[in-house]
Amino acid sequence: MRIEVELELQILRVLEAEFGKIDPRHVQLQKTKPEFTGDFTLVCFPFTKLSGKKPDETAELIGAKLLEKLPDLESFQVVKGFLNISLSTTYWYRFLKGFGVQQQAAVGEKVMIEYSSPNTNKPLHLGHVRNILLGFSLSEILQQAGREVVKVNLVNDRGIHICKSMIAWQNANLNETPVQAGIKGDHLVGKYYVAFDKALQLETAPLLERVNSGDFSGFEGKTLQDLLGLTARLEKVSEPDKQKDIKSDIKLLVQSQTSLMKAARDMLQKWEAGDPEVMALWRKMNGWVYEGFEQTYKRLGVDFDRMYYESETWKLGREIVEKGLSDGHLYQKEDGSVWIDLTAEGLDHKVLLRSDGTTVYMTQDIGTAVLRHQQLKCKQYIYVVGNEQDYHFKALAMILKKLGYAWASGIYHLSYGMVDLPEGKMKSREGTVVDADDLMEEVVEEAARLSQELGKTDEMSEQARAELYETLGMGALKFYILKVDPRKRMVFNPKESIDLRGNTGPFIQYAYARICSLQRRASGLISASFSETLDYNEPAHRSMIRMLARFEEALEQAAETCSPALMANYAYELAKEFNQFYQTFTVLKEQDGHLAALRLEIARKTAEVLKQSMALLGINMPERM
RNA sequence: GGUUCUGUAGCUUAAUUGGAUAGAGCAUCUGACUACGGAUCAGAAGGUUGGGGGUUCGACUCCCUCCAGGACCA
Repeated sequence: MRIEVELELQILRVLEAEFGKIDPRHVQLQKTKPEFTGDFTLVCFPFTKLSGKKPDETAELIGAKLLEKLPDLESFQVVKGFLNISLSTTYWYRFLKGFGVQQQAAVGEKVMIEYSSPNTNKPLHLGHVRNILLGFSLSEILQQAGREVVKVNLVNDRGIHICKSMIAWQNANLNETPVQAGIKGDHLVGKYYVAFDKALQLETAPLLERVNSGDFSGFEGKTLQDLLGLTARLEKVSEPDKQKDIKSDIKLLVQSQTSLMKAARDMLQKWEAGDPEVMALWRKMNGWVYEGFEQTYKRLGVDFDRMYYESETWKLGREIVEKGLSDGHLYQKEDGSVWIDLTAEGLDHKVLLRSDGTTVYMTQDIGTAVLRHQQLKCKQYIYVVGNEQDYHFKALAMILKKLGYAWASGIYHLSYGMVDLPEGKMKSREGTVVDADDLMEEVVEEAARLSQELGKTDEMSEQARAELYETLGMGALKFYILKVDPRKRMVFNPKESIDLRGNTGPFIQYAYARICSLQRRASGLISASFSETLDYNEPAHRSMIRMLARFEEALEQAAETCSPALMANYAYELAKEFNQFYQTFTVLKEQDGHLAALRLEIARKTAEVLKQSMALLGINMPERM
């Protein structure tokens, strides 16, 4: 158990003996600010009512009682209403001696984490990178905190977007494969997706021009009616924003009537009908994409326990919705579409099946969720998905509950903020999307360049150097992304992301490498062991030991709040404090052998904790750099 | 129009979930290698925590309101 928690319990007991029943939440122990002496601080304001005394006197009273009852407590000081307590030298000696990183006892909780969740029509980009790093890191953290974790990927492998790539590939008529083209599979498919879009714009432009000049020939039926309606509205509206909206509606409508879009829709229908030729092409192109993704995942250092594919779950979703309809949880409109009423829960009505019987995203997600629960029986289902889908996940959980699935209360949407560039949002239209593979390559190249400038790695073998640059570049990138609170939108500055100094991955890696170096030198030199009688009251030494003690706290909080950022911040603080310590005190030249042994031990444990903390972020540590 | 998230130094961010004088990094300026790795350390400067009101011993944190930006739902 964390030492604070243990102490809180002990203090609670003492206080209850004194004052009678008290609210455990009032016993708040925090670490003492560095400008005061003490290890922990008890905030005494909540007890002034019970004691009937002023804050200072209350703190004195409590301090005296604690000193009397708790053997580990050595002294206390009162500053205003704050009681700063110091634990004994023996206590800290015992702590350091017994301290080590170990996986926490299993709490018997199974947790699923879904992350990555890509579409198969495009390669992964910077946004996915944040998603993937968060998901993987959170998995590691929860596992370390004693949960059984199932890492899951849900691949969106069906739908109109994949058909677009397929159509463009067919139309090009080159029979191009990744091997022939010398391009990663996911990039090749992405290339055709872009080609489709280009061709679509080309086909749309003249049509749109005709429509804008009032020529509606070639359109008929409902489309024609809608077009006329929109055009009429456009003339009435004067606000630029609304005009823009209407114009984009018109464009979409015109686009939907192009031969290319018709071809894509035809292909989707054939796919749903299981047409062998279409299925074969679909399998082939998706296969390329998976090979490409696999490489990207591998370089990112992440993996999955289980893959889910929407092509395998969407039908189940439809069955569940149909059953929900016959059970009376859902209702059907005249046009045949199926809806759920969520107005009682503060949302509105959601469509679950379109009038033509096709499914929507929500339907598929219902199917996937139910299937997973059948297979995994988790207590918690964490979806790592961007905050643009907040509404979607709120609705998903509600719908599942309405359909009678009690386990849906275990659904948790880890809603992370979008990644922006210094110039603004990433936009595929404007070609500002940062590709994941390119990004990793650049970051590693930059790490190599900076390392070579420093010239410290000249002695290493070529292979060792390549590995090192990979470790440093990826470490910089991952840390840069993970140190930010997941919920917040973040700005990704490519230049800063590969910084080696300050609050960065390489800063921590450097601290670790130096300790490794110290240990290599110390072996054989320092043979004494540190003892109980040393000066543990020296503030810097004690502060380092306390810092190590905070590892568990950081881990627990990171797990509870699903925030790897807390782990990253802790690792940085630990490294920073160690650097200060290491600059001030010598180890190898220390005359007192026992003291040298103590410092060496602090260094060793620091390295252990740093390595583990960074591992929880998916970051490797180099022994030399 | 409705719902929701965000706003902290020039920039990127932290604050033990309501606690002490809001803490770091980058950039800027000044210092430290005849000590274990200078990818480091010490120091300076930089803040009305978007504005206003409220709740209380105490507010970056909770409530109300306005401003700005993002997202989603029609």
